Amino acid sequence: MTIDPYSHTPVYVQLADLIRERIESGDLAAGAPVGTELQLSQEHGIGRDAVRMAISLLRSEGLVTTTRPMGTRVREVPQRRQVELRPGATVVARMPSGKERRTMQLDEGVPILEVRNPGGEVEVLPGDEVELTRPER
Amino acid sequence: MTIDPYSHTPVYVQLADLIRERIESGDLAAGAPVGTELQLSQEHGIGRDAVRMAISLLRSEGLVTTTRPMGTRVREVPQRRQVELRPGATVVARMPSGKERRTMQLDEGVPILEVRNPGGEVEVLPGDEVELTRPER
DNA sequence: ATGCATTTGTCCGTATGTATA
DNA sequence: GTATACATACGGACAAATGCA
Repeated sequence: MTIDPYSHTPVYVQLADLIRERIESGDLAAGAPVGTELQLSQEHGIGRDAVRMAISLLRSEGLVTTTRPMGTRVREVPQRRQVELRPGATVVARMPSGKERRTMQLDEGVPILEVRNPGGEVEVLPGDEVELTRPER
Repeated sequence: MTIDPYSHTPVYVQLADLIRERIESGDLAAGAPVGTELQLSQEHGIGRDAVRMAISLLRSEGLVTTTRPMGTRVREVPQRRQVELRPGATVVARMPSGKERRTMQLDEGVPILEVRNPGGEVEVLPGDEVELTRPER
């Protein structure tokens, strides 16, 4: 698979698709480096901006994290703990605001679960750490 | 409020914060343009890179959408419909893959709710359109 | 139906700062 | 301490997509 600069899909989306596929297929395991910006730029014959936007997109999907100076690696997804949904509760999923992300120390690309319990109490849960359950009975 | 290039918080984060506040306060209503890259660049005396990064950040939070050549507008959030969680079901929230996002026609920054019903059937729901409920009884 | 104007997409160059192996 | 690699930020240039006259 190679990147087609003449395609109607943006180059950075194509690169993100390539890397995402390698991650989801297991070719790139958790913790594995996806390559430096320079490497990716040269390997695929595309510009710096495109590489950075591709990486940024994957970060926003929660697939990779970038640290200095180790570069970008496949993100290790934490174990999910089970959270039981109480009767009468409602849940919405959304992305955190910038402030929320910083105060909750969430990686980019991690959604939030907002659980509204009867009585009005609201729980805000990191979406990558929990699995909601409605028990059998 | 104005942008301080000497602050320790990056210029693009400051701009994103400014725009986010205008959206959340209702100053910028759904569908309203947030301004072109050039406008924002000139108004705040910052580079186009910083503007693009700010917009990109807001996109990843699901607050705005960008199309060419209409620019970036405040995203219209759909009405949420209620979805009842069946007994024995479990739910996880995650970001969609690029392919999922495109086939489900989701905007950037919209999480997915993956409902696993007893029996193994899996439902994939757009996170901005549903509110999960566990009924009182 | 053709073309123009607008706006983002993409490329490139440069520079400084910062975290960490 | 040094080298590495990204983060931030500025600048310029051309390409491509789309709404509209």
